[in-house]
Amino acid sequence: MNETPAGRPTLETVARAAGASRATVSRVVNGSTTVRPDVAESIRRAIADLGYVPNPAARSLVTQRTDSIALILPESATRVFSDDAFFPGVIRGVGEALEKADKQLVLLLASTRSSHDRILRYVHGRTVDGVVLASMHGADTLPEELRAAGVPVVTSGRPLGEATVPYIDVEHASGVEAAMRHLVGLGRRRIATISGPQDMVAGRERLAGYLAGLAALPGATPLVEEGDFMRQSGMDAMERLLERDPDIDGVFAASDLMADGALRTLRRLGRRVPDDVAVIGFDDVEAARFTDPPLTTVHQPIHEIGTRLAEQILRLVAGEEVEASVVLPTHLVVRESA
Amino acid sequence: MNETPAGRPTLETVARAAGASRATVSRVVNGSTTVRPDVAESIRRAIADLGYVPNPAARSLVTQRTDSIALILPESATRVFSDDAFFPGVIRGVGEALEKADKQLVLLLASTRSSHDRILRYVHGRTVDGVVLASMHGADTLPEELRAAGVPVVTSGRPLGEATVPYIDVEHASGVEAAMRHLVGLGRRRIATISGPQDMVAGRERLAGYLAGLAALPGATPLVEEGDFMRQSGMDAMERLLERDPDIDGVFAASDLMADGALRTLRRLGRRVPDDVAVIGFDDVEAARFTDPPLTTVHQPIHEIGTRLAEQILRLVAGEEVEASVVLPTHLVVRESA
DNA sequence: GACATCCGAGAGAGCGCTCTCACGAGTCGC
DNA sequence: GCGACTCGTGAGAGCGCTCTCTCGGATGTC
Repeated sequence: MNETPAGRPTLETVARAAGASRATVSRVVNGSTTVRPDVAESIRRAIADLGYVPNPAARSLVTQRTDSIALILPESATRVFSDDAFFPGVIRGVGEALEKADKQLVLLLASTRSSHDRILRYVHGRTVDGVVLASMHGADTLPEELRAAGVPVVTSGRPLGEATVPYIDVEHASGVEAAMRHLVGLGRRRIATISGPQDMVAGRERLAGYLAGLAALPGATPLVEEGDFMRQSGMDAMERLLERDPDIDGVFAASDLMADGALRTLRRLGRRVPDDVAVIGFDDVEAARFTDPPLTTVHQPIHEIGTRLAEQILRLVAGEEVEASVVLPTHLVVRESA
Repeated sequence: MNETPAGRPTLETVARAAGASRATVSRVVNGSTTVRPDVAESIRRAIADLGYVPNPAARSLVTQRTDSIALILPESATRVFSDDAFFPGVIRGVGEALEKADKQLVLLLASTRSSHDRILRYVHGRTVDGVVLASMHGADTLPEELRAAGVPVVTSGRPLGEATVPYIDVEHASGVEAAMRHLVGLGRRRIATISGPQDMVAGRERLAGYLAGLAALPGATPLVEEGDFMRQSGMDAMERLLERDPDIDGVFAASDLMADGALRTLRRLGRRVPDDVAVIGFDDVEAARFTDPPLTTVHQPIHEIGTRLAEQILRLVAGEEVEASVVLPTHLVVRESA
């Protein structure tokens, strides 16, 4: 005589209640079509009555799947986390897409030095089916190590150097070139840039876009100060630029935050925007609509980057082929700063 | 004759390589002290050689633990996600603390209508050992349902009504009262407030703080417009306030974002801050230092809220007792807007 | 020197599930 | 009417781990 089920119901419990076998219950749970309708129905009723929920640990022990995906945010990402809308946006995009696919999102914040090893251990343990790497680092070895570990990986942003894993990125350079054309079209001739860090592809390509755009101005010389994508660095860089050339009449900043910083410095130093100096940013975060004046900026589809990342990793996990890269378009959003 | 291990090494593989039994290897992996040093050493070497990593699914199948904690961000949270530094800050805090405890962070973004059921199913499946609920909703039934499911739960922010689960919150009212004293001390007499949504405790308590602070001004009547914590609502509310009373000389806004909105409206309508109107916000997010003028605001320890949440849930999961509530202090940060 | 004690290590069961394989009963063809 | 199928179902192995129980040998006690 079997005692009443004490804890959570198992397949066995349900099977007994429905007068079927464990195997058949499993079939119903997993949506097999080869079960006689009336049997399936009584099993479903038993499942509902008992409040049965499959034990994911037991399931993944045999299936070798976990139905969860890791999203790794490296140190540099978490540093700017609190002031930048990029990563929250990506998280949302990834999260939504994974939810639709009924996968779990495991967040790995690589904030400390020991994180690297911890992540590798974690991934080696196969607690996740795949990894989305929001890597902005330059020579980060993580993508390659993860690939070597045999885990499906997709990264956000093309890595510096050879890309060894599929990635999602945006058209940095062409977006910036559109911004430069806009400035030139506005009659600006002394156009400077506040670039991003040059150990990130985003930083490099946006600078490349600036240089390419400058080519439309015969005889113009590049005027570059580097920032770190954050607001304060934009304020400082703008000050240095004006010291180097007080006659600057146009600025492209490689992030909205830096553009906002530039706006503040310009205002403080008595320059009118856009009359004296036209300013264009990059990102089109929410706050860009609220700068003073509202920021003209290069829009990148942050949310879509997230959903695309999820889409690609899901396909890889499912064993499908995937494009080596997906590059999403950017476009200029004209507001009042230029 | 046993064939060479094909896939990932298991305990068995390691045991054979080290000439020990599965049980002993397990002991070493789990740090048991009852293994003879030399045996332990050779096992550790075998583990390193083979690159053995325990299979978490197999482990949790028997231990009934998963070593992961869910962080649930409800719809309202994800909506403001992209522009508010609160949730990213909490995520970071929780993430860091969990990392230290070697637990995983599973992010559940409750963005869609079906999320409620999905979350319950998920939690019933015991894929996580505990749940941190960043609930800001009013009559959200989730905390109670989770508790009923027998899962340890901690929420961020006291729920409206009876608190059925432990929570972490901050001293909303007393912080606001300090802000009000500051305004009164500045000689302000017509003090208005832009309140938060009244279906959230944070919204209500900050309003209560305003009303309490106003009591120091004999004969003063409350002047309240409600916002939704976002910037645009602050802009609109400020406009309505000035229509109702053009002589307002002080404003407390229940969030920094709304305070920033108020600042913009005031500037647009030709009011000088703080000369004509003094403005105080709440949150002390990064951006508060960059408003124009820099925002005087009530600081709340966002990061600490996260770490405390993690701390409490870890204790609950470990079977320890926990305070029914932890209320963290707030304090006024005086900058230039008041 | 005989017996109790203790400690390190192995054998084995079992966590809850999936999946292959086998089997019995019906269906069809000739 | 008999062999060949098909189809729904059950039995049973086994995923990789932990943990209890047991046991052999070393140590201690008188």
